[in-house]
Amino acid sequence: MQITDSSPHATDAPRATARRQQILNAAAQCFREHGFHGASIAQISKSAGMSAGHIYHYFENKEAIIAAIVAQDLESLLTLTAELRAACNVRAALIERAAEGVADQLDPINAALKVEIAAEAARNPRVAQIVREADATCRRELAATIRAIRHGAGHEDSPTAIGDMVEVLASLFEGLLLRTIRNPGLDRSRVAQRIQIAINDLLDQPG
Amino acid sequence: MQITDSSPHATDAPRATARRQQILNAAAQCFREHGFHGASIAQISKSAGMSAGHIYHYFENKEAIIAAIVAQDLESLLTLTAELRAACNVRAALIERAAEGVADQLDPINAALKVEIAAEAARNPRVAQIVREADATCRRELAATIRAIRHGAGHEDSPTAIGDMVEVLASLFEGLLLRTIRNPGLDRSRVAQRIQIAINDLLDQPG
DNA sequence: TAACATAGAATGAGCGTTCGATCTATAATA
DNA sequence: TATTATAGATCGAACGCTCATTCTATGTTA
Repeated sequence: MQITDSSPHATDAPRATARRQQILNAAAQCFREHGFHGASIAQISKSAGMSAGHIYHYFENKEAIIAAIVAQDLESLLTLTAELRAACNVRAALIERAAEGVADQLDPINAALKVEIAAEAARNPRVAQIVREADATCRRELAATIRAIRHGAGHEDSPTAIGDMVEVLASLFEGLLLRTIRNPGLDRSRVAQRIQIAINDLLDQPG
Repeated sequence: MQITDSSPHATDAPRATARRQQILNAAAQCFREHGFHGASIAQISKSAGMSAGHIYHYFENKEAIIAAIVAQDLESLLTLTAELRAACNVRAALIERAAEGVADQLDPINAALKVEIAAEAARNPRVAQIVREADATCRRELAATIRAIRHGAGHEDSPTAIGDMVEVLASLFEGLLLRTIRNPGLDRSRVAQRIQIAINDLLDQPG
C-alpha cells in the first residue's frame, strides 16, 4: 500500500530503496524509544549512520517519515486479516491464528510503536487517515470471515450485528497492546488461552 | 493518591490549589491536541491565561506537569473499580457499570489523553511507575470482584485463573480506547451492548 | 564530464527554564 | 486609623540550547 511518494528525488534504484529502509528502521527504533515528537532528526540520522541533512534526500520532512512508518506498520495487520479470510476451515483458523496475533500484541517492543501510532492518529489528520483506511480494510476482511463462520453455524446475521462483533473482537485484540504496557508481568501464554475462549464465545453470541 | 509534592513552594492555600488545577486543565487540553512533547510550556501558559515563567511557581518542570496529569487521570479509574467492588449484587453491578465505563472509553476526547499516557508509559520510567501502580490496584479490586461473582455461581477458582480473567476483561475494556480512534464512526450503544454480553460470557468461562 | 551521494556548516525559529522587577494584599506597627 | 514591612503572585525579558530544514561544497561513480 503506497500512500504517497515521499522521496523528493524519485529514484527507485535498489540502492536508494535500501537507504530509505535503513532510515525507516532507525526511525522506528527512535520513535519507539522517544515518541514521534521526542525523537529528533539528529538522533535518527546518527542511528542510521548518515548525516542529518542527507535524510532530506529521501524524505521530504519528518512527517513523511512518520507517515511511512505508520503505513509500513499497518501492512502487517492487513496481510494477517487477509490470510485469515483465505483459510478454509475459518473458525479453527481464526482461533488458531489468534494465538499468534495475541503473541504479537503482547510483545512490548511492538506495542510501544503501535500505541504511539494510535496516539498520533488521535491528533494528526494525515496519520489518522492512513490508520482509518487500513482499519476499514481490516474490518471488511474480518466481517467477511465472521459472516462465513456464523453462516456455517446456521446463523443469519444483519450486517450491523456482524460489524458490532468485529468491533468487540478488535477491541479484545487491541486492548492487549495497552495491557502489556500497563502490566508487563502478565503471563502471555495463559492470557492467550483465555482470549481464545473469549473469541470462541463471541462467535456464538446471539445475532 | 499523592505521588509526589510537585509544587516548589508548598503553599496549600485554596488560591494556589485552584491555580494548580487551572494549569492542569490547560495542560490536559494541550497534551490531548499535541501530545506530551508536542505541547509547549508557552502554549500551556497561554491556554491557562498566565505567563510561561509563572508556571514554574507551581510545577518544578514540564515532566512534573505530565506526572500530575497522569496521576489525576488514573484516579477516576481507581474510584470506578473501588465502587464496583463495593456494590452488593456484584454481577449485575459489573454488567451495568460496564455500559457507563464503555461510554467513557468510547469518548474520543478521553481516549486521546489515555492513549497518550500509555504511549508515554512505554518509554518514560516515571510515568510507567505511576501507571503500573494504579493498574495493580485496579487489578486487585477487579480480581476480588470477579472472585465474589464466581464464588456466588459455585466456581472455586485459582488466583491465576482469576488474574487471567481480569486481564481479558481489562483488554476488552481498554481496547475500546483504540477502537474509537481507529474507527470514530462506530455505533457506541450497540457496541456497548455487545461488550456486556462478552463480559457476561467471560464470567462463565471454565475455571 | 554529468549526475548522484554525502557531509557538515549555517539558519532561524522555538524550546524549557531562569531571573529580576513589579504588583498586590495582608500583617505589623505607630 | 494610617503607615510601613513583608511575602507571595505575576510578568516579561533573557539565556543557552536544540530543533527541523536548507545550502554549499566535496566526494563518488558511471
